[in-house]
Amino acid sequence: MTDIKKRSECPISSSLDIWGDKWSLLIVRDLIFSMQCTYGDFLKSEEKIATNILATRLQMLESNGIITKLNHPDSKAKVLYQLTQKGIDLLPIMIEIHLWADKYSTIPPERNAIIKELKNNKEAFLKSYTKLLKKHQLKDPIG
Amino acid sequence: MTDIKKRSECPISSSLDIWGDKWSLLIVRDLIFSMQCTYGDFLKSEEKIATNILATRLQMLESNGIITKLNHPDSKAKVLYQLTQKGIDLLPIMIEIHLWADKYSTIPPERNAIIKELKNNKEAFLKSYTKLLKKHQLKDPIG
DNA sequence: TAAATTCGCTTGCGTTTTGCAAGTGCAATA
DNA sequence: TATTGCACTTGCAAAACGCAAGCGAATTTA
Repeated sequence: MTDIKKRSECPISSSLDIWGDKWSLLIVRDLIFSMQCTYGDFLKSEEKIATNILATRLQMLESNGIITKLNHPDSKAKVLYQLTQKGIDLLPIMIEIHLWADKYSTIPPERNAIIKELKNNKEAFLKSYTKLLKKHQLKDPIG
Repeated sequence: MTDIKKRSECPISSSLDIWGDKWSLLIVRDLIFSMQCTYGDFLKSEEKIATNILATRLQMLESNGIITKLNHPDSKAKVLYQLTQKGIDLLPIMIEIHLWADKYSTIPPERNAIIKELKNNKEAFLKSYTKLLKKHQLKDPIG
């Protein structure tokens, strides 16, 4: 029951009301790279999010329709998180952040391939990766 | 002296380390719309940022090279803030946030024109507006 | 020219959020 | 049946936030 308090009608402001913090977009990033993640997967990311923060962020993102929980095919003890269409549509924002960071900070070498592809043809990358994300969407909602 | 603690080398993470909060991008938004703003201008924005928060955010953005302070042409008591090139380069991110919000939230009618233009030809808008921002850059640094 | 106002902040302080560590309950494995 | 794995929850100290008041320099008003 993470309630949304809109500070204004401004689209930038409304968006920041949802994911304007230091962690939410990192969760989205993990899902963009991995398609599906368990709770434990998020904890393993190198930024080392605290477990209580992770729990509240996942709730927030879910209640705002950006991610969904799924039954893990292997076990009832596990939960899978994945992006909804609304979450997938954050990809253009993530791409632009990547390009901005590429221009103004040092990027780890393992991201060079993606950056190069992005710079070459952003639109093509966006289109094909969006398709890939949709293709990998599983449909076994919890509940 | 707002110090930057990088949580990781990930470009998303590094970017969020700088402007990953509820207020920084609203300051950038104001500057994108208004070209230059005084401290008081920011306080007048409808989201009603607290004055101490504004002060620390402005310091943060300045120390990260996203904005600069300028002498106000009319008065020594006033200060002008404006975007640097690094700040102007946040425009693509802001545009994508706008488009995302347009798809998933209600947008105030006065933004309809911009959204329509964006949807029509994003690249053209980006190019011309970037040019406009550069053109309006004043050069009278404080100090 | 003295007094009041404007401007860009800073300070104090109570409240909320964060971050770390430990714990809980159910599921799966040994 | 006991142990481990997994997805969280809880407790608590520290940091950040949000509100209101204050402050010094510059400017305007009387």
